Amino acid sequence: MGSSQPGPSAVQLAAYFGLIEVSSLLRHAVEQQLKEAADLSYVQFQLLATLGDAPDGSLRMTDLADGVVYSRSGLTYQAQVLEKRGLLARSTSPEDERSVAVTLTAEGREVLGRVFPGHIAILQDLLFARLSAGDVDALADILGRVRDHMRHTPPRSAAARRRRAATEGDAA
Amino acid sequence: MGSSQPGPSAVQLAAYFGLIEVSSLLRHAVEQQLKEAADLSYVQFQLLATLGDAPDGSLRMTDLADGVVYSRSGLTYQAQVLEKRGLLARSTSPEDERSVAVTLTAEGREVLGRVFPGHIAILQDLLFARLSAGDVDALADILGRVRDHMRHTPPRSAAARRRRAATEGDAA
DNA sequence: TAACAGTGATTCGAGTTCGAAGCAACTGTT
DNA sequence: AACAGTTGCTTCGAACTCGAATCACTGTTA
Repeated sequence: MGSSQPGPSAVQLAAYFGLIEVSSLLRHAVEQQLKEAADLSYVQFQLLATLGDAPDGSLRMTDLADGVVYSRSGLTYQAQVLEKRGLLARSTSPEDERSVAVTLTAEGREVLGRVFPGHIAILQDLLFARLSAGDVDALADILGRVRDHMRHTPPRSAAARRRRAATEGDAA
Repeated sequence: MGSSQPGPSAVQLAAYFGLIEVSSLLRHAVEQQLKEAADLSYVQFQLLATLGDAPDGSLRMTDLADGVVYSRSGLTYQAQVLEKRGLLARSTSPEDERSVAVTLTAEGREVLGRVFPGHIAILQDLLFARLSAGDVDALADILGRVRDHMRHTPPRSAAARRRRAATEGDAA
């Protein structure tokens, strides 16, 4: 099996590397700003922002975790941290005793508001500074499509296969 | 200061969220594959791949860390791990006793080769599946420009300002 | 050549992350 | 009603990450 696969084109690699690199650099820059402005990590901000976006500022743990692409256990940890800081509140749902609703507090909203301007400034400086309106349109369109595709494409990993197989009686 | 700033446009937000979400999802998917195929984490793969890309398969620690957007101390840790596994070798440069050259071993190259096909398959399935050639071109072009801009734009964070100020005698 | 800042890397502690295992509540069955 | 299976969340241990402090070498300046 030497060089049988055609492999990705140079442009594909450039797109892939660009994606990884840009998101890494952006994340680092944003993380800096968040830490200074309100001593928040990037995930913490994502959690608060996701809650802020929710219709009533409240979400179930699982949905919140899915929203930010984050592990359940990691979310439990951060939810505790943020609850201790008074930025969000947790309450078990009356309908389903298992599920925990996470809600943004007034202070959480306040912090979010305090952090936002700087956050947006970084985006402008770093991400959008050299892009035309058309570029931004294209980015949003393309990445939106990719995201939808990814969200609707279940992982075909062995772990997933194993999990699926276990419920079907397949062992090989 | 209620709603004085115009704020980012909806398209800008979509582009930003798309970027973050796609890179997160992609990273998770890839991480799965890497763990199964060769028990590698994503950073470990990035390190090996970056080395594999270097002309002689060798780089200084700092350059390697910059290449993958990673902390120095984190790199030291992973370099130790990967060295113990025999995937790379470290040797102090004869010219500069401080600097450490990291080199991909034959086994490192072998592992890289073993992991690559699956890696590429994921990219095809998840990232490129629904994109036209034009989409990929646009992505590569836009993200390439953004990356260059980010690489050439020093962070304007307070930390950087503090660091800079310290060398200039500014304290306010 | 002795002080000095600058640079490359490591060590250390504290905080964070994940997956596996566990617990509790819900949803079908039968 | 009792059972197995599922789902939602938390706990736990181990691995990972980062920044600050540190060590060691290099270059510069007096």
